[in-house]
Amino acid sequence: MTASSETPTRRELNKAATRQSIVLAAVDLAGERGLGNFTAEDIAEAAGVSRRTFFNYFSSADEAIAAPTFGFLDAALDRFRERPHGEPLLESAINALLGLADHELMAPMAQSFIVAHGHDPVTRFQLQAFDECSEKIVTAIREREGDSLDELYVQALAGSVMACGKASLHVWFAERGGDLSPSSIDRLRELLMSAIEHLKSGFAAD
Amino acid sequence: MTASSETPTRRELNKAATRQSIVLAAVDLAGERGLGNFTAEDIAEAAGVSRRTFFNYFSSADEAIAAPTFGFLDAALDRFRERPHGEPLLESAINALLGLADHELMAPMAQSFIVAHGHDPVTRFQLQAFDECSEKIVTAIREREGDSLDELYVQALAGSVMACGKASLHVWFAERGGDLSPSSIDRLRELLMSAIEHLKSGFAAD
DNA sequence: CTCAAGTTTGCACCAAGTGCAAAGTTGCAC
DNA sequence: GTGCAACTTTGCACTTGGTGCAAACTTGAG
Repeated sequence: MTASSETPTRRELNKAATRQSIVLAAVDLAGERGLGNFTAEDIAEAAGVSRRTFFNYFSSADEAIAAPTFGFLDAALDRFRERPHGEPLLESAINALLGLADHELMAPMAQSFIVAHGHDPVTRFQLQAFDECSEKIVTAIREREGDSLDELYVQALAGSVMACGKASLHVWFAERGGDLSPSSIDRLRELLMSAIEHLKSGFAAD
Repeated sequence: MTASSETPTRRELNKAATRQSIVLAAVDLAGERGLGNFTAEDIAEAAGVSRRTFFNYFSSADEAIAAPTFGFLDAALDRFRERPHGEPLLESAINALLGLADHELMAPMAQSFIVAHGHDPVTRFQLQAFDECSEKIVTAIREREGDSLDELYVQALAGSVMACGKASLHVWFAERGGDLSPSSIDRLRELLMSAIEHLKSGFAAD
């Protein structure tokens, strides 16, 4: 019997802690030395595990550095799932996104984003994170609305919502450079709402 | 003086031919043996170049296999740029996409897509291709409309259009498995138009 | 023909990534 | 607790990936 969410067993706690320390070590190293100026072995050493164990958790340094983006988007999905089922889809989307614009949740992702900026291999993993999230949203919508909706409609909707989230993050990073102060996070909220409004209005001429 | 588009020089022709033969060899090998069951050296050999030359063109086998997706999306961008500047943006988008739904243009991309299906490393490159195209569309929109438009609006729009294109391709591949017959391509056109219609209507309840 | 600039190749090297088996932990039943 | 089964970490060996470098080769221009 594996009780993962109920009572995390010692094994699970250890694994999570190891994973966490690897990611931390990876992002820190990237911040200190710059991406590409350290090896997987360096990360393993900094995290206090063997090289081999590092590769048990991640298939590359780049994947470890991008891990916070996956975590962030998993949280996004959870928020979406928690929205009441009667709510219109785009309302659920915007409410989920607004709940995410929160210091604690964003900090690791923001650091990983800053560190990765302009470095293709890590960026590719981040794009994968967005894409996987989009697929999971499709599944979540199906669970919620049944099979009544057209597949194309659902996929295009999920993809567009993710694109709006991504655009908001981009603009926000460009404006604020990942500043996590309350006023900066308010600005991100504003951007998110505005992007979804554009989407809702079918991008009617600005 | 480098005359690239005017009178391709011998050097340029050679480079393009080499590149082409590498991509072909890579996609063929992936089709025959399955992704991951061959090495960069195998590709080089099949393409008739040295291993070192292979790495002069691509930084990995996965990148070579994803190359047709980049080519396809570059063509997409060109179509978009050619649209008359007075046309509403979403009209330009749909017209550019419809022009792309063409056998000759799609064939290499379709093959690369089929071969890559479900293999993360190649998929990541393909996602990068979509993302880069989205960025280039942002630039193209700016060239066309000047700086009057809001940055968030432009990025969200470009990203959403790409998401609709991606969703259409996904649904089409799921339905038709990459069949390139005229009727199948007509179906893709239909999906593309329908996806952009959803976008235009702000995803009003189906 | 000749020279400068660009391209391919071989070689050497280090880092990435993986299979395997031995050693170390944890969970569970008694 | 004791012991056993299941899981995790580690070290080791080995192939492939990916890059710097210099020598050989090809192309463009005068």
